[in-house]
Amino acid sequence: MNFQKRKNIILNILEERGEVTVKELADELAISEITVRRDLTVLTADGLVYRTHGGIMKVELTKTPFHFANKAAINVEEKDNICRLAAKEIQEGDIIFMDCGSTVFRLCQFIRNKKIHVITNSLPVVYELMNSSVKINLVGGEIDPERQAVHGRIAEEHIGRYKADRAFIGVDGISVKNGLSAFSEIEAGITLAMFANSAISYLLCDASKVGKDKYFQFAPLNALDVMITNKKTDDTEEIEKAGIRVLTF
Amino acid sequence: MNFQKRKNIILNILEERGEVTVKELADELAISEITVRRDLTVLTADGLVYRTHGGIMKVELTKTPFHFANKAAINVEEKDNICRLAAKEIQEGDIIFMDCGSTVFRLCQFIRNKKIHVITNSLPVVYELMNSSVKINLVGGEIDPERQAVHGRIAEEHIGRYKADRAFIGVDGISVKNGLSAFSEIEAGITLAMFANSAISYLLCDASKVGKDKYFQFAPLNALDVMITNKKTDDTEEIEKAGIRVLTF
DNA sequence: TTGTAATTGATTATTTTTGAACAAATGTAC
DNA sequence: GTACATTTGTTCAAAAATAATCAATTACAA
Repeated sequence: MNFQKRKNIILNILEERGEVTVKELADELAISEITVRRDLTVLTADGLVYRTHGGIMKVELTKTPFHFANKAAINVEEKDNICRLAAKEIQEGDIIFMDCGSTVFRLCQFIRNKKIHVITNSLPVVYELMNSSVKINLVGGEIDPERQAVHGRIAEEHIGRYKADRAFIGVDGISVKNGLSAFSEIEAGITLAMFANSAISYLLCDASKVGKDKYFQFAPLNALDVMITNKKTDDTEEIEKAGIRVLTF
Repeated sequence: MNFQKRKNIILNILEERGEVTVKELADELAISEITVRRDLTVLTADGLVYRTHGGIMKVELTKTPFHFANKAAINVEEKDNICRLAAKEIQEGDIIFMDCGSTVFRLCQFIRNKKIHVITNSLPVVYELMNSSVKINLVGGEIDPERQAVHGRIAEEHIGRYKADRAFIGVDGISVKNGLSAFSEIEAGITLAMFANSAISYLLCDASKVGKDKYFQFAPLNALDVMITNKKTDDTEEIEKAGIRVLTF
């Protein structure tokens, strides 16, 4: 019984039951638990299963339905501090891109009274800036109800028609080695389009995301000009050394 | 029972009841309260639940920020009747344009459960249909805060990229002699673009606007295919004689 | 055969998870 | 406001799962 064969069996069992323990697999495959664990390490690295303590689950079962996610509510203070710094970078008359991240959203309150143009794919941003001195350009295309934002090819083309002074975006992970990464590739296209069409690219992210890599890596580190984060760490210093301007408070 | 599985169960229970106490969860999951609290700490940090003293609540996220303060409230019943008729015209699978008029807005409630595509420049329409079975395509461009809608050349170009089965629009005046008219020319471009790119053009308007001409005349009567209105008058009959299909109730 | 590398299993730390006990903080009733 | 009950955070210990190390087995090629 080689690894390939075990892999098939494990995946079949998982497909059937949704979740299995290491012990069960060891029994059914008549191999030791340590071998099962080694197999599961590989399968997890390949993204085929979700590893839990004591076993595995189907990846679908671990996805949280989106109506629960309300990231805007967490770490509000840190996010606000990051955005205060970001707002200082903005000049009167600027044209800026804002993406649909929860951190970027909190930038709204600090730019309400500026005479600038905001181009965004985020509906909450639109609503927040609606009755302010900011002129809003909304990116058109398919609505993603989960993210309350516009995504897709048409949206990216729309962005491509404008040249902005600054782009403010968020990511799920950033590292010197693998650059920018996200949980999903849906947002990556928007981010890339905004970066490509702005003079200066800003990343707004809290320190917990620095040095981390997530599922989908979509841009090298040097796509970025400035990173604004909440505190200096070894990881942020590394990024600074790589030539990115890093702002903290 | 691992954390991942508990998380799913907790979220499901919360979804069902809106709020749950720590004790209830401990009982139902057959684990200690301290473990429940630890789980809730994680879920709260992820923004998935709202932590209260003694339990959790659902995070409220889709409050409708857009609404028609003035116009939508008047003649609600008449408008609803017009829209009920309009909704009957729509087939499953249709692609339809909806403009930013207050009458057209009330069509939303009658199409929530249809499997159709809606292309619109109206933000209230977007929010109204956000969590429904309707797929939404939002027209991109400059936001007009007064109308809570997107207008301008870019918006018209966006509309031009799609071909729809039906277009539902409103006007401020319609007459056989001068065709369609509006108080302002801003909306006229959108209307014309939607008409040009749909197989059948519907006008939703109450009888008070029929036979009237307003400031800006932007299209001949024959740009229209169907007019849906609340009652037959001499003016509506005239329009019917001019070759427009007129629906009333 | 024989040597080498890869795989597997056993033993042993190490980490993670869980629950209990107790102190601190919070909410409620009066 | 105070007193009381409840909830929460903290610390510690036990149990389970995992990682690390090393030995045994197997596969394979010269």
